[in-house]
Amino acid sequence: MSAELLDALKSGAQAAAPRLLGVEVVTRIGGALARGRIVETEAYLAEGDAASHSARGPTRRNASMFEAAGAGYVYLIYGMHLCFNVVTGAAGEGEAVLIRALEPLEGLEAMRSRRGDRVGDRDLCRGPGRLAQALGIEREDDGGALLAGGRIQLIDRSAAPSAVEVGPRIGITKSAELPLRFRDAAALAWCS
DNA sequence: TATCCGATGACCT
DNA sequence: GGTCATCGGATAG
Repeated sequence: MSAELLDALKSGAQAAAPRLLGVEVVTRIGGALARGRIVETEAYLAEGDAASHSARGPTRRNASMFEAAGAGYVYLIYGMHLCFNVVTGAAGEGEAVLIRALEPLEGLEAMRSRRGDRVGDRDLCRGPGRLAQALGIEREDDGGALLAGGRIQLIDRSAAPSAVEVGPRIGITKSAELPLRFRDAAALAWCS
């Protein structure tokens, strides 16, 4: 990722979450390339955010959320689905941005081979569990920097949305009122 | 040991 | 469009 994007990640999840809209996620996993443009994110903060996995301090599960900005945080939810996050803030702080939806751009056949032959384009990466599956992300992708040449990369193409919709986060009960969900207003069809 | 917490897909209507 | 079943991880008791 660019130095400018990394600086934005270091500045914290609340600023990084809208900044990540338009950034591309590329995976090279299992011999297949898959690429999509981020259209929906949620910020999870280190302070005052009861819904954040970091709210009660480090555990084995959330350890990578306390790594330096630019690391990947992958966790299992509902005992079945994986969620992909980009760590933000300072090392040891415990902030991250959950990537909730992508507009699929490349490798749609690989995505469909992972998601199911009958899944339409719109449902390939709409939702955090779906996009992790479509990109081939696995539990081994938890932790470590998202390095160029690695399994997962972020590519900043300066494709920032012209308008951003801000609202409450989805599927949480604690701190549910905070306006920390961000969507590309011109790409709502790809959002969850 | 029990209870809470959450995303998705299948099935139904 | 609504309801339901699914399960690992964390915390409380």
